[in-house]
Amino acid sequence: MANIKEVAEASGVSTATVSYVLNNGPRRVKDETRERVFAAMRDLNYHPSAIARGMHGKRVNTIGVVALYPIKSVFKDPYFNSVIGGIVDAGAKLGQSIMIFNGERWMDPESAVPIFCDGRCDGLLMLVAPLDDRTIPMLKQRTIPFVSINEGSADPEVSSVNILNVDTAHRMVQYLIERGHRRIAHFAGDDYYQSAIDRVAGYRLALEDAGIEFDPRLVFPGRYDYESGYERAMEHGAWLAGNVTALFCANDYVGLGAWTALDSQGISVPETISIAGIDGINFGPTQKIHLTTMDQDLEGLAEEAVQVLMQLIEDESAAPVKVIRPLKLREGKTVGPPRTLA
Amino acid sequence: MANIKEVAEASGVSTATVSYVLNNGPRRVKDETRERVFAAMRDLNYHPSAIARGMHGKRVNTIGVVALYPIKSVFKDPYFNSVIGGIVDAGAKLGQSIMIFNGERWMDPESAVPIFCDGRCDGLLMLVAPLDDRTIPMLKQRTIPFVSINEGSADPEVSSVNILNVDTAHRMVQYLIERGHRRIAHFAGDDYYQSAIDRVAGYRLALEDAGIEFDPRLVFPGRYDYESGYERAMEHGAWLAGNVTALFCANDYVGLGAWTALDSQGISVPETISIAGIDGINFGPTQKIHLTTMDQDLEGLAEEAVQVLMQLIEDESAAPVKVIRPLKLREGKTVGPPRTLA
DNA sequence: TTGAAAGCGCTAACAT
DNA sequence: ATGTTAGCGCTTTCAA
Repeated sequence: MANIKEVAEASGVSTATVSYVLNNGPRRVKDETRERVFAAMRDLNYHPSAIARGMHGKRVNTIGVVALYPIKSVFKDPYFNSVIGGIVDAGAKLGQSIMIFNGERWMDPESAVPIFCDGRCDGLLMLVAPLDDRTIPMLKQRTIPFVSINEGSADPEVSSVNILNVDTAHRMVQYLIERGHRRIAHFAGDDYYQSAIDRVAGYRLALEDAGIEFDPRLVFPGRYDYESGYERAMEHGAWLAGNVTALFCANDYVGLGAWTALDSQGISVPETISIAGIDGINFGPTQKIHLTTMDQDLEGLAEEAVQVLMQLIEDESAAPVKVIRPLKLREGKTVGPPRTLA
Repeated sequence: MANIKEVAEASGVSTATVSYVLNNGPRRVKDETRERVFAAMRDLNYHPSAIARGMHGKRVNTIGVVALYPIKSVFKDPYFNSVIGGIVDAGAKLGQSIMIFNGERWMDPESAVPIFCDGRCDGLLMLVAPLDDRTIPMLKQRTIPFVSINEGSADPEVSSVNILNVDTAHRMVQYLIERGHRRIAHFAGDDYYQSAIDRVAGYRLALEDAGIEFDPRLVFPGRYDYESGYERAMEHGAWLAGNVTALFCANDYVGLGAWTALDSQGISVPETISIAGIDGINFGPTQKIHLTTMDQDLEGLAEEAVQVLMQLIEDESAAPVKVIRPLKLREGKTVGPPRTLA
């Protein structure tokens, strides 16, 4: 592989000139010289080494995605699929390649953070729950730009792109209440995630606002996945059919599981039980239901996170950014008026 | 961030010694000295720069995954999900981070290949269809190790991990014939992929072997996705119900779409029409059917591809490797005996 | 067992 | 408008 020196010799200029041609600045180069350099680059089939550029603290045009969720396969989770797809798309458009850190190997911040920061990435997108008290100081110390996605940090110096979980759950449950429901169960997410805790809080708040007494028996602890919704709905289907008119699920994936389980037990949705979720996941062609949900446009979220990160990368002294993403209630076919409870 | 020089000064040795301690060889370092160096590294919170190591042609411990399929979102495709998940898992275990190249930006080999090869990756996993005549010579010229996954190249110098598509389709159709089927339709994949063409060939061969005349009207051109299966089965459902007893789909995703469409038209599977696919996709909890399929263990495929690539990376002079992966027929619930055709 | 120093391929400050 | 050269943080040859 040809290097910059060979190109310089072949075109009869200095390496500096080649470098300036390469970077299109900041020094001006005479058109004629520039052409000669380009010709030499073509002839020698020259392409600059990303590594050597990185040596000067220049950007390597790579964004790291640190995906550490307590789930088996991040790549089979529809939430992650949407987010990572959005990141890769948005990154590609900006000429950034995406580096993925996922797996046991990267779980321990002591050993992993130095690698995230060893020069291979210009910045990091943190899809980490929880973004613990060890990771943040380590990242800061290494002065690598990073953006936390949907796992808020109270630290004012941490840039993040987030939704308001309490408010989102509140709105969804309020909608159910407006449709006439008063006995509403909640399938909660893994309380490993702050968001899951917040969504329970929002659920509770909405009930209180409406003067409906909170009944702890109606909150079913679980996880943020299909199986969680499915299993819980299989186990408690009959009881739910007798005791509630609506089921608010921590996210759409849980909702899909619950819907499938209720359906398989002959419990009709929404006639017997209404279901609502959060996320606005498009389960793709395999989806047979249209869940009523709070849509958070995950591709848009990903794109915005990439943009925020690029700003931080380009301007070292940029102030931290805290983005709150809006959500839109999207009516599907899983919420109807409540039936009369016995 | 501390560098090697500071560590050397702090521990009163030369940078060479620090380097040898860091790499645990090849030079021996006295235990006491080593300890002193380690202590200094800890004190200064030192971690070596991956970039600077890369400058010496040393490995950067990164595997590039070039995923260029003519589909909208690679991250929503179950085949790709399994493969990429397997790659990331296998890579993480070996301390490799994974860099993803996906999107329009990387489609043109002229502009993309130099970037794949600019030092940011030690080797490449090519999930590219077709691995065209321009890409391979460019990769070779840059002497970067790469492995083609499931898109064979006749080039004997190209390492690959593959399945035998003709044979796989042949076996699946032969199985249907053994179960008594003689009128078997085929929903073909995108003939952009050699594998799709090969599967049609295998289908045809199996018929010929059994003395069943090939009927071109029974081959429905399409793509490797759910919609393709769904749309075709919606459009031709009635005709199929009247004219064939089995449907061999180019892959499981197509099969799932076809099943869904037939089911929605009240055409029962397998009573009226049997369905078979290829891939062994586990559609996860959302799957309501168990497709009869040729299982190719995609996670295993991914792991093997990573291993082959690591060999090529570690030993520059290693001979090209051509792995043929076995497939296992897996009986699901979608194939039964043929009904009597009118 | 260790140190000194050359270089990897670039960038950019300093010259001209 | 262009050339010279000192680094960036490492690895490794040559010397001791």
